Amino acid sequence: MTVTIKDVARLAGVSPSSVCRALADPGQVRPGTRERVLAAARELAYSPNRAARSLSTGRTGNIGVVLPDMANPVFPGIVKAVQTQARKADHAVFLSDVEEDPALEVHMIRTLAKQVDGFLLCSPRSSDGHLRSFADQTPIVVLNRRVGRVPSVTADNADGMLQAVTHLHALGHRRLAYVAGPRTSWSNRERTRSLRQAAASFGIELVETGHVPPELEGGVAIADVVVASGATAAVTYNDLIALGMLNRLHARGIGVPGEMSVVGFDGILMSGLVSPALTTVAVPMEQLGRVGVDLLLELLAGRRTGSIRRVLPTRLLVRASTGPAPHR
Amino acid sequence: MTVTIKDVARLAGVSPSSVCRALADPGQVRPGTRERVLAAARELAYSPNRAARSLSTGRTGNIGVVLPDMANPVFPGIVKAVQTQARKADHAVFLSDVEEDPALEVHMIRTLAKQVDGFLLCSPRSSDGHLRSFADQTPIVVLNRRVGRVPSVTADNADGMLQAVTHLHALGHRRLAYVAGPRTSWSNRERTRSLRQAAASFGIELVETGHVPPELEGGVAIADVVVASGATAAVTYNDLIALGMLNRLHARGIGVPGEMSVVGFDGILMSGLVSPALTTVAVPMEQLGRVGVDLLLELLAGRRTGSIRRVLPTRLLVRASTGPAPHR
DNA sequence: TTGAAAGCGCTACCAA
DNA sequence: TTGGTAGCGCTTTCAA
Repeated sequence: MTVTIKDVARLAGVSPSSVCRALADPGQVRPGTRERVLAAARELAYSPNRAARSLSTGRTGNIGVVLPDMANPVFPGIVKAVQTQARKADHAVFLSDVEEDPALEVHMIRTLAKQVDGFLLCSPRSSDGHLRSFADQTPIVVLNRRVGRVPSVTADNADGMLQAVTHLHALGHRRLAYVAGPRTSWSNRERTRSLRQAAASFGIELVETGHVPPELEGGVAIADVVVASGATAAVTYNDLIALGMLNRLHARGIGVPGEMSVVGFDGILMSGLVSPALTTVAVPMEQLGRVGVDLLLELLAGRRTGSIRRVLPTRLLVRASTGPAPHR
Repeated sequence: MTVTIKDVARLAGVSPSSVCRALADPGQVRPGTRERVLAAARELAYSPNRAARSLSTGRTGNIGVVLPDMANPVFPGIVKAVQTQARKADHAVFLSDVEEDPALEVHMIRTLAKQVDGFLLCSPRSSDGHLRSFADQTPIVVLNRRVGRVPSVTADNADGMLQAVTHLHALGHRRLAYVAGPRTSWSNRERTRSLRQAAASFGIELVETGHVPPELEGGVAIADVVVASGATAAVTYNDLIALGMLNRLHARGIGVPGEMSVVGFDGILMSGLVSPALTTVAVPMEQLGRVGVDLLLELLAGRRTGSIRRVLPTRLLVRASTGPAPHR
């Protein structure tokens, strides 16, 4: 049924070792032999068993990608870039959606660990301690989080928030609401911190409305609270929340940006298609993914070691959901 | 560094074989022994090497998911459901985005084949011949396509199109444009066929504007052609194309649904958030994924054999992008 | 109930 | 340049 290296060897009239060399190390074998091996391999449609190979070499040719929620459009964007980049390096991708659950995240990392050469952890939700201990045992690149000396690729959340607040301040907003995302999210902590700092530096009053799930429903649920807060503008943890808010505001007949300005974060495709289109801080998702895998692959190849931190720029996309603060 | 079954055996004072049994077959080993083995395993944080296991058992515990484009929101939806379902059965997921490229699809299936127990091929783009030959060698469930006797899960495209046309006919539309998707897409062929049939049965004139990539840009690019066709309503291969069209129509100041009605297909989340919201034929994506894996897992467990075809219902979501046909 | 041994497919070392 | 051999971690006979 399944064709092995032995079958190829027999057909080519050489030993399995030679087949192995001919396939791996074209230099170490006489041209004529290589021809015959390659011909035999092609004829039998031989494709090596990478799992078996990994037993001897210790390298699987796989990378593990772990993320909190495929339903959040930022992650497909990242995954897509990762796939493309990984394939170029002839690596396959194990994907695990851990449903925003830190315990599940830890579990999946453990079970996948032996089958991958390294991990790309996207916005991981588990503790610093866990992540550090994983990083001690296997190559890891973390996306959207910084933890100890673990190599990471992040977006410049602070600058993004600063751009957003500068924009809102210029429009006359002096009372701002922030709708936070998951407590387990490092990005949320970063964004919260940066927003507080930016608001303070502009003398803007900040109302924090509490944490919601990073989904449309989260935004729908918190919209009324934001309205009641007396803020003239809201910044949300991410675009999904902002879009949910827009929906609810529209349903209540509250004008955007006439009565309330809304700023999202991430710059997902959808944010530009709704109307009013959402002003948002764009994070270069594809680039995050691409840079992340590249870094991981370098780590695996031993061409890099130790701690690397890459921070990618964010930029504010000003669209129709923000406008001058209403007079009160 | 890495802890193997031998380490556990040594610590528990038994042979590797016993460790194996204690872990796999709790019945075949004396309770006391099992206790010691489990304790040792826990102490060493032992986690079996599934790749090694697969060498002896012939089963990997992995399933391969292959899809044409992560950027199309239908696929993250499917993948998410697949992940959840696969995890329940303790299976991990290999993911491959083949970028709408049939040749790449074939290549990835070949290279992944040895590392998975079976495949879930989502909207595969390669030829019937290839798919049949893969299905002969390894368990496969195909989503959004029917090919030979290969087990499949599809949506009821025909009924969806019939619902759409019935709706448009009731609104007075008598000249309809269809914007087709990829030629390589079975769903596109199905939808085209069904639409022709439905239109004919209602005596509606159908203008086919040609194929576009199943992306926003495809819709943007074809919008002007649709307008020039003199149709009063357009049905598109999928929601992304429809959303792209809405964008372009809006930019040109063409009223929707006043001057042109638009119907999409798939029912992606985004379709409900734009304005006007998109009338679309909803495909139960999560269910597709769930049913697909379940079927595959049954196949793997040998609890099912032969050809199974599941067809899931679609339903028309009537929203703001469709209205009465303009008088001409 | 347990251990020894063989073998899954592949690679890598050592001789020849 | 080539073949034989050992071994990667695990499972699965086969005996004891």
